[in-house]
Formats: sequence, structure tokens, C-alpha cells
Amino acid sequence: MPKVVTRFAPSPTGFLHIGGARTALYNWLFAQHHGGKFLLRIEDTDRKRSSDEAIDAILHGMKWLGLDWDGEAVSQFAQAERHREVAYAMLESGHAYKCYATPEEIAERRDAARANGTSFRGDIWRDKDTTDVAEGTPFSVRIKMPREGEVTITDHVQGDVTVQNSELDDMILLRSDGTPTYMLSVCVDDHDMGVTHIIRGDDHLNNAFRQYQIYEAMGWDVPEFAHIPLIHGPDGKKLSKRHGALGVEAYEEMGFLPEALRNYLLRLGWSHGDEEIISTSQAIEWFTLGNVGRSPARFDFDKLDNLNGHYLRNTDSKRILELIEGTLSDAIGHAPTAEEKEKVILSIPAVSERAKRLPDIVDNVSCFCNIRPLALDDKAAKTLSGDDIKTMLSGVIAQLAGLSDWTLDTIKPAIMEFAEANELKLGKVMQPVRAAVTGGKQTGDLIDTLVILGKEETLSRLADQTAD
RNA sequence: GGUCCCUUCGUCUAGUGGCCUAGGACGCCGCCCUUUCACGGCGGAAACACGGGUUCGAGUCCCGUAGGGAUCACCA
Repeated sequence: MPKVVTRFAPSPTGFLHIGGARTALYNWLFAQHHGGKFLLRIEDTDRKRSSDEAIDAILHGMKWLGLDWDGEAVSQFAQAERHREVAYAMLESGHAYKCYATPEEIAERRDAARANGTSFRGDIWRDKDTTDVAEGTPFSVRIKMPREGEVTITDHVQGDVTVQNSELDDMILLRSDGTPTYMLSVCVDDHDMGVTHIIRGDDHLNNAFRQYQIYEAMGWDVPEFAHIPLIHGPDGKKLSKRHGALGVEAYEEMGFLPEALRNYLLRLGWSHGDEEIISTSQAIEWFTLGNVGRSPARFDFDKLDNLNGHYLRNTDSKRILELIEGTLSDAIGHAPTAEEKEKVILSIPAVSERAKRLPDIVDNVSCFCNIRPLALDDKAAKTLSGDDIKTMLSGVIAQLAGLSDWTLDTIKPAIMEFAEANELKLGKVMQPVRAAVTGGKQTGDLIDTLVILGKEETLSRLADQTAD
């Protein structure tokens, strides 16, 4: 068995969308699983629709997701000369022929056929005598498809699929301007790059039969195929740029961790028994094409959120800080100081417990920075608006101010003592203190919060709420 | 319309003829924990599209119907 070589071949007409990301993931995983290679090729043969921005977006998306490819990303357009060479070889061997029909003529014939309920195979010049054609007349090169028989492809996901050769059209290999089409280019590149397994979207299943004939005509080994189902939007409709499909950078901006998205994408259409949380190394060990489902899946943000929350909780605080530093600066209006960062890091474990996305952490962790006077949310404002709250808070300040040690073991007894002395329930004291000190943010255990904040900051915030 | 593919809880899925009175996860509902919030724990509602076969026995195999999807470019 030859070494496994897979590839991801996006066209640079936009960002790397979620479906493409999953296709790339599966290709990457399959190659890793077999100790093979994973190649990246940019399908830029359509010069008009390709852009460098799109290429950058795709490369960035791949890197962010952690899908590293072997060697350099290859430009398909750069191989145009080789593709042309193959087209001419097919012309030479009689597997292709010149077509002098104009695009208008073709369109006309196609429309007529459609109206008749028949199909048009583009074969106007297939058997025509070309001796009368004037020198220099532009022509395209079309493949001469077999008209008899059928081909069965054993797809690694879809199983045996059979198509009658009579269904195949004489597709164009070389446009009349001499540029190769995608259909030709993919075959040549996949062959030249030694790709053994083509794992791609379901939408290419029909193309496999057309491409099969190119391999046959050239006498090349036909690669293995695996056509994975497409991803649909929450409403069950196909995900497209117009319809809810987002680039992976959008998920990055929304605050998802790449490992969470990877895990989600892996489970969307693939399974290993009841496993849900799957590490990358585990995924590499377990991934096989046979476990890929055959029906399209819907994208579900709730599940992604849940998974992301799991990974957030298990991520080192320092890394979280690095990830949120930029947005945190925006939130507090200045770049966090070293002292603020220290407090933020201490608060991250507790805050992460209740977060689904990075912005949730930023929002709650922001109150550990020096942003007095603290803005209060509605609930906190209401808690602090009660009768005698100011007096009570002043009492708490007095109680706490006397503490020489500011720790878990000194603060809690002090507050309890204060509550008892004033015949107040603990909650009646804790809730206003929490509101005054956090402004309503979710920060975990109150005493922990006070410890992290420090004595001075705590007392200042409390004092802020006793002033008129 | 032609061709091809698909069809288990709302969603992602387990299931490869008996282990299925169909399991897990997300979401939802209830309870517990609790100084807030969340996490967590416990419990609950919730599905084999339909109709025929084959078989001692079908979610699992075959056929049909319905529904969904893909594709039919000098785009990729």
C-alpha cells in the first residue's frame, strides 16, 4: 500500500468557511492517522474570481485551526502549462477533440435540449469533419467520453456508486483562450502530487465519474474517493455565504477556541461510539473514513458553546489572558497594567467556570481592573438602593478596615462577626458587598474575589457606594 | 426535469439481524447544592419517515412511496 497523501484544495474566492474547515480537518486527520502527508493546494485557475485576500484568509484560518500542511501551499494556476500539455496528449491519443462551437452556440443547444427534456453533452464537434475549418479559428478542447458501459466507484463514505457513461458530457478541458479548466487541473495536480485519497464535499460526487475518465485516458491510477456530506444551517438549508456560512475567523472573533471548534467539527458527521470530548491526539488515533456519516448535518451553536465552555475551563489562565488582552483593553479603556493582569489571572479560573465564550470572560474579569467608580448593572444597582444599605456598608468598612491580614481566613470571620453583631443574615451582608465590589459581574466566591481585589481596592469600592 | 446521494429524540449521533421495552451528548423541564452566578450531581419528557416484503426474528437486508440534499458552466 502506497503511503497516504491527502490534500485540501479550496478555491480562493472567499474566506475559509465552516464546511471547508471540516473537509480540511478530515483530510488532515486521515493523513495523520496513516502517518502520511497532507497537502494544500489553492485552486486559482479562475483568475477573475481569485484574490490574494482570500488566499490569506484561508491560510490564516488553517493555521488558527492548527491544521498544518506539508510543504508549501501550491498554486494550481502555476501549473497551467503542464495541464495544457496533458490536454494535448489526450488530443493526440484521441481521448479528446477540438470543438469550434462558440459559447453562444453551446448555450443555445443546451437550452433547446433542456426545453426538450433531453440532455446536451456538448458534443457538437465530436464527430464533425474539421478539414474546412479556417486556420486560426479559436477552439476549446473537449474530452471524448465513452458512450457505452458504466463505472462503479467504491467511495469510502458513500459506498458503491454506479453511473452510466452515457450520462457523462464531453466536458471542456481547455478553454478557447487556452487555459485549463478545473476538471482537468484537479486530475493532473492530484496525480502529479501523488494524492492517494481524495476527501472532499459531497457536491463533488458527480464529478468523480467525469474525472475518472481523465485518469483512464491518461492511464493513471485512479485515487480513492471519500465524499463527505455537506453541513447545513440550523434551518436545514445548505450553508452558503449568503445563508449563514461564516469564515473561521468569525468563530475566532466570537471567542471560540480552535480546539473546541475542531472537536465540534469532528463530531459533526463523524463518531466514535459515545465519545464527545475528543483530544486531537485521540482523534488522530481513532479517525477512519468508515465512521463518517452519510447524511448532512446541521450546525448547532448551543453544542459548540458547551464544548467551548469545557475547553475554556481546562485552559491555562495565562493563555486565556493572552487571548483576551486586546478585547480587555477595549473594555476597560486602557492596556491592563502588570498589577491588573495579576488580578485578572487570579480571577480567571473562577470566571471561566461560568463562561461559554471568551467575551464572557472579558466581561466578568474586567471588574478586577482599576475602573473606579464601578459601573453597576441593574440588578446590582437595585441591591444597593435599599434602605440603610449605606449605613450597613459603612459598618462593613469599619469592620474590614481593622484587619491586618487580608486573607480567606480573616475576611470571612470578620464579615460573619459583623452580621451576627447586627442581627443580619449573612446573605443580607454578602449580596450588597458583592454588588458594590463587582458591579454585578459573575466572579465566583465573594471572599475569593475580595482577596484578589486586595484590601485597599475593596474598601475604596465599598466607600464609593456609601458616598452620596 | 435527468442523474446521483441521504432519512434513528428539536439538534449531533450510537446501532453492521437477536445484547434495543433503542444508548450517549447538546438543548429543554424538575429537583439538589448555594452568599450571587455558573459549574456539578440526580431525575424527566423526547426518535427508528411511511408502506410492502425477506427472515423464527428488522432500526439493522430488499423493493416502493414520501421528504430532504447535491449536481447538470469555456465556475471551482
